Amino acid sequence: MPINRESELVSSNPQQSNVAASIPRSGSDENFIVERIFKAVMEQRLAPNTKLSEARLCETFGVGRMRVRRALLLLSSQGIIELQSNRGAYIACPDKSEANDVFAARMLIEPPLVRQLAQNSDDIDLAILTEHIAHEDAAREKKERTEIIRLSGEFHTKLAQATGNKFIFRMMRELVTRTSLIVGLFGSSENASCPDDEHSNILKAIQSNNPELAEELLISHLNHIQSGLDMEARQEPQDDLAAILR
Amino acid sequence: MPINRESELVSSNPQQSNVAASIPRSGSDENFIVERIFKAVMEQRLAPNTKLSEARLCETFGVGRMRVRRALLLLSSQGIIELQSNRGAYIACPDKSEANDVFAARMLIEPPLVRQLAQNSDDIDLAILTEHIAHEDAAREKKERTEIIRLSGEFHTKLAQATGNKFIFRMMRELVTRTSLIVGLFGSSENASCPDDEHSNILKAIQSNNPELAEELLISHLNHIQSGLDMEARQEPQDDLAAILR
DNA sequence: GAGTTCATGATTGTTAACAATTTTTGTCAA
DNA sequence: TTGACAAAAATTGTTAACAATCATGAACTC
Repeated sequence: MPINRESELVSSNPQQSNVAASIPRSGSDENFIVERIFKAVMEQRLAPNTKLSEARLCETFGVGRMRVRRALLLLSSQGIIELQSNRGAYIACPDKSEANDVFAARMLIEPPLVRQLAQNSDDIDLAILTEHIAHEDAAREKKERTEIIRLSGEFHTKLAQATGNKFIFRMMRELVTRTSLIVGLFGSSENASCPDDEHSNILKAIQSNNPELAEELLISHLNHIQSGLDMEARQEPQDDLAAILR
Repeated sequence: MPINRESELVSSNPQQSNVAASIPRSGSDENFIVERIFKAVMEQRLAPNTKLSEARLCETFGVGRMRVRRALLLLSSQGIIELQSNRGAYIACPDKSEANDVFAARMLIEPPLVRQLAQNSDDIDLAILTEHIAHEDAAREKKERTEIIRLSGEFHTKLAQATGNKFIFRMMRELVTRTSLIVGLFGSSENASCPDDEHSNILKAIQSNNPELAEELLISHLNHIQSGLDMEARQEPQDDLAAILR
């Protein structure tokens, strides 16, 4: 039962964790914080209901309070955290009804999405997807749990990315992130969120210009994920103390 | 050629425009600003590329700079405005490629959406939609331009709302807002964004449990909107001075 | 007159101190 | 021990001053 410490937030990128300004970060900077927390959620290292205190984030990322607050606002607008007035920021904790909504939304969008990809598979860049499958296999080989979880979700966002449509990409990204939270909360067994070779089969169907098969495989794939959840016996979310383990 | 003054931002709600704290606003407060600017964009009163200076917004809404900056950050995360570093906030100015992406995304989502609505039309609340159609007719009757424009877009978000799925709702809301910007930029003639009775026909198809017809009507409706645009001869966006008319 | 340079003013970005609220801790009484 | 109450600490929300950057316009050169 892996318990997370907030310090893991900066673990994956060794440099710039201690000395903040060693490398002049590109981009508008609070995106750096957003991406880190986003990734931690995707890898289920930050459990729902975990409190993210401003002070802690400041020292974790070596950044002023303003940056942290901006990042928190952005994260809350994406539904990844919840801002409670005068109480702080907490990792979002979807309930049963929200979980159903997420899967309903994915059922609405993803089937037509892969269908479209399979129809135009000549025009789009499938190299990224084949490469991704390889990464997934490698991670499974090495039994890197967090990596497997993250890549499993990322496959779906990369499907959206393959359309080259940034709106579709952003929608899927949000839904996939939510799914990650949900799987962490309601996932009954320790199985990685996606069965072994379903991604690979979907990709093959796309490559071989078979829209019907691709769509069918994706639908059953989503159903597998959803049926792997135990909506009733919900894992009680860890609260601040248990999660941070101080 | 209606030119907008920023003061119109607060025109629709007479109270609380001058005296800021006369009524203790509910909600987390910067949402108030977000909604106002959002609405102004939907009604095409704020043209693309219009600059929103912090000082101006502060006095317009009678709010401190912090609130304004938070609101601007939220708006930029929704793609409604663009934050340029050290230069300020500007109403987003979609280009041709983005416009195509928006319509492609809508073509992906909305057909299955109305199909689903028509399939389950017994379970969902259609009263809101019929009521909305009545509003649209009334606005057309009175020739209230901004009202017509806003309601035209809102019909589509209310379709999404009818699913009761907040993710689908948020996605559609973003796409519809974008569409409003696009129609303002590329709309060639003065025609309101949606032809007269197409909304009504779509709703009838949904009510009569006819998924195929509903889907077909919606597709041709989207095509009508898109073909009413002149993608090449783009209206040059008004800059700050011309738009604000000070 | 066109173009460049530089100073000025206006605007945005950042920081730090202060205020308001919540959470914790300690104390006392039942 | 449990509960209620109050003081203290910690945390978040807000404001205002300061720093940095960009836009404007005047003076100057060619």
